[in-house]
Amino acid sequence: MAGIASDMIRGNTDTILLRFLCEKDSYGYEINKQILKLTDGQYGLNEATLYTAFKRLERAGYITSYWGDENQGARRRYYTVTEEGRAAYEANRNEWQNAKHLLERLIEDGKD
Amino acid sequence: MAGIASDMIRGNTDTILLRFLCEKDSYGYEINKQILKLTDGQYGLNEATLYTAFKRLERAGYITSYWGDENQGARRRYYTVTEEGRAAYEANRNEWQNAKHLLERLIEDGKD
DNA sequence: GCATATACCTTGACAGATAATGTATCTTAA
DNA sequence: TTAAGATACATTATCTGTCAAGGTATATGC
Repeated sequence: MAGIASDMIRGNTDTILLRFLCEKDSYGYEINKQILKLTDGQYGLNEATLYTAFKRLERAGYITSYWGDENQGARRRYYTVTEEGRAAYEANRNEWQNAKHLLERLIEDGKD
Repeated sequence: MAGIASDMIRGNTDTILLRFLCEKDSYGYEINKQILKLTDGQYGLNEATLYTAFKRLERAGYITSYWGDENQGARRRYYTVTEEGRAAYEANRNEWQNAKHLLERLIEDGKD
């Protein structure tokens, strides 16, 4: 939800999704639960944000999707990362690390 | 300019400005030059973003402003951080550190 | 006279995030 | 049996921060 730092995570949504899809095919609801677990419940994607991001990634050619063949429970749309998606993840991860160093200098080095 | 990581820095603009104003009164152009210097020219604020942020901070009560009495050169609008602004900076710095740790888990720990 | 640097400001447009709302299925407990 | 809750996906209208593009004005160097 909104809560902590959601504005600071903006711009990294796509990278986060790609990271999970690089491990294995998955679907929205599951990825979001993994995010919540990894952050001890401190952060989760808003559903609108989540599905908007999937569309953006699919349009960009970074992922493809297919319907799972659930015989019970709600239907699931699974996503697969493409080669371009893997490359984008690597590039984004490097960009994040660079941005992190910049922000550490700009924000943290201001301490007395 | 746009360039690297500008989307990832979004949401931290106010914190960055407060950080510099916590050190001393300053004005837009100077702060931006300091940012460019600190980041080895990798990052600088777009002017529209810069002045929008100042307005936002002033409206929030985090800074106040006054015209410098330059007898040569272009006029400068100086900004002073308020007590609330200092408190906001501390809070934002903590929020940034928290967000940083979350993103490290969400993005970086995905490496093989 | 003209380019360049300093310094501030406004406008319109855009992209990502979000709240609100809707659909549908399955499980669990009263 | 029926209501509540979890699962799961999707759309809409709205908000906010950013940015490109344009503008004003002064001083310095060639």
